[in-house]
Amino acid sequence: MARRAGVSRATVSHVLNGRGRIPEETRQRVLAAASELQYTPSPAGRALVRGRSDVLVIVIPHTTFGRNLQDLVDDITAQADTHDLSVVVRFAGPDPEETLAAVQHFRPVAVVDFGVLGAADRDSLEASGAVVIPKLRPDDTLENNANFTIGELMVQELLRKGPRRLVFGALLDERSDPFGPARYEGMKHWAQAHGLPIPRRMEIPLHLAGARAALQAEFADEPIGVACYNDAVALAVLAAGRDLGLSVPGHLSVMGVDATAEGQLVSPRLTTLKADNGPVMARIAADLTSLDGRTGAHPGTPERTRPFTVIRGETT
Amino acid sequence: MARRAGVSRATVSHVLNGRGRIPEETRQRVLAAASELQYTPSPAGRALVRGRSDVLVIVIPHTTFGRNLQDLVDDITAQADTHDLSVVVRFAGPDPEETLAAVQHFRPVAVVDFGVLGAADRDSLEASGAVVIPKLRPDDTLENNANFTIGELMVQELLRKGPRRLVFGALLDERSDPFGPARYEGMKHWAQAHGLPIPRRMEIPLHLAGARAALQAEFADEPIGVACYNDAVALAVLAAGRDLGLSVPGHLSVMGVDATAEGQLVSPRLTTLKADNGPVMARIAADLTSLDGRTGAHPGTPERTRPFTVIRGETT
DNA sequence: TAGAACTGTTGACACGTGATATCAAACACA
DNA sequence: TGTGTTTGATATCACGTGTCAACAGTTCTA
Repeated sequence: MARRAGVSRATVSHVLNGRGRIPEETRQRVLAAASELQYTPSPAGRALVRGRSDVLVIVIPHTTFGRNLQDLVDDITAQADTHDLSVVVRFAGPDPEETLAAVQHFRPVAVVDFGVLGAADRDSLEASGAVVIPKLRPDDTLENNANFTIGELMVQELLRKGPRRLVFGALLDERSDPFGPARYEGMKHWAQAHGLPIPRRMEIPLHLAGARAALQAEFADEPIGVACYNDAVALAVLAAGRDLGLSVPGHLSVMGVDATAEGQLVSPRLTTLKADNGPVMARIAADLTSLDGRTGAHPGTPERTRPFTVIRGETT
Repeated sequence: MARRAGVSRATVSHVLNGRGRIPEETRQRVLAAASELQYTPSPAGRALVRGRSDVLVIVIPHTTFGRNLQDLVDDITAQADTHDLSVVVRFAGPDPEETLAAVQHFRPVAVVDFGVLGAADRDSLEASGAVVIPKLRPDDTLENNANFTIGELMVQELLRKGPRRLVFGALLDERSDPFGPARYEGMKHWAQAHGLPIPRRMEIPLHLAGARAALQAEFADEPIGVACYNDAVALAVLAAGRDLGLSVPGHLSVMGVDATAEGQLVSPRLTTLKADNGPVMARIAADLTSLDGRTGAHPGTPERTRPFTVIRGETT
């Protein structure tokens, strides 16, 4: 308690929160005493009286935590520090209910969701006063979903050297798969719109034997193009194709997502899709700043463009 | 407030914390009312009166967050849920001071550190009443450090096919490198003990051009063995060697750490080191349970064995 | 000059919990 | 019956903060 600054408790609170009218002279005196005593307001006290903590929870899906997500988390952390929020990262567990409870436990002022929360979860959180980010926009339909677009783009790249049968290579491991379905939908949508047969879906484990078995079951002498969930799956498919003696991209063309360093370091170099985090961060940053003003107005509905870049390697 | 269970506020507290003597009948009545009203004690209230929150902070170094760390985090989260702790993951930022402040901000009951905290940070946290895990043991010397052992093991594997000049391949990216130095020390220690010249150190960026330049500067016709910081670096070195026309493992033998799926899916298959998380988790779990009893006694100083497995591929 | 308006500061309360001392009732014993 | 003991439940306080009404001092207005 820095009340020994020759001033009362309430005044300190006013200074630190900028509420009442305070002359510059006392303001400085309070700030000096505060920094001298290393005074920090107790989060517990604030949370108790305000009914809400100053915590921002980032909910990460129970999936592979790659470079992309990590960069996003770093950016959000830096951004949130600006707003005097303390960032908490929560990895979703296998039990969604428990995850929601863990998030609620913090009574957070905001929650950044990367695809964990269902509609009911969002409602529950917002009912308790938290802001769920990214905010839902009227045009957040499946067709506008970034992962849907990814599916469409991959198909086009795979068909670059002429028609071939398309397959989606899903990731098979113990974790969940929050993004795969939308990408597969994007593939199917594009194929259907262009009169192509609906692409099949195969599950690829991340080891040679399993991937080989999956690919062997799917391949039938005609060329196929495999759009993979990510670069790791693509590498597994390539390893399987190599083991089966298939030519790339003759019999087998493969494409990944993420543009990982590994994919660009192997031979043949992987064709992959690189997503620019810029727009996502811009949208989150906008929602974050609108948190201060407490204004519900959307800041001009920021750009909806999804700048994806095809990194063309030697596998398509 | 579930005080409308026909009973007073204090009684509820007694029931939920198991303090006073309470007859089974009222106990059940309170519990029934609590679950009916979905009553959950306010974390803020508890934290305020107890001076400490029920938070366990996991501090992750500002480095590549790979599969290993993710598994550990998942395990710790599950373990901590058992002890009624809420887990918070904090990614260390570029500024260590800010990271410490962010951790202190939670006034956590425990902190699990993966190599971020310095001695002063530990002291500061423990002074504020937090338990820092893993607890320091008397025999936690550099030579007993797991990363030190990794360095020693890699050297032995690289020399399997006869003597060659050794190099450490450090990771060069914008993040920090918490584990690399200890591994390099392990290498140097083993080499010195066996009368070999001190291994040099080169920094490898995760793209072909940079890796190629680094390797070209280091290679001088005699065979070399590169012990890499992790599998990604090893793949970069392999790509560089391929581009320079070096034979593997004739001119260039390479070894990684982590046993990532990617490393086992490429050709040539990577020789790498797989670390079993079991002992680390056992130690953390022991420290975690000793948290309940508040006993400072070490539970028998658990096994110090470091079960590392060499996954021998085609690069050594 | 009396009253009104404004400025700067403060006392008091509420938030929800854990701990402690207290209190009423029932019971044992002389 | 009177006294001490045990049992079960509660009133009260403290934790550290934000907010609000109130207050003393000063300046403005009629």
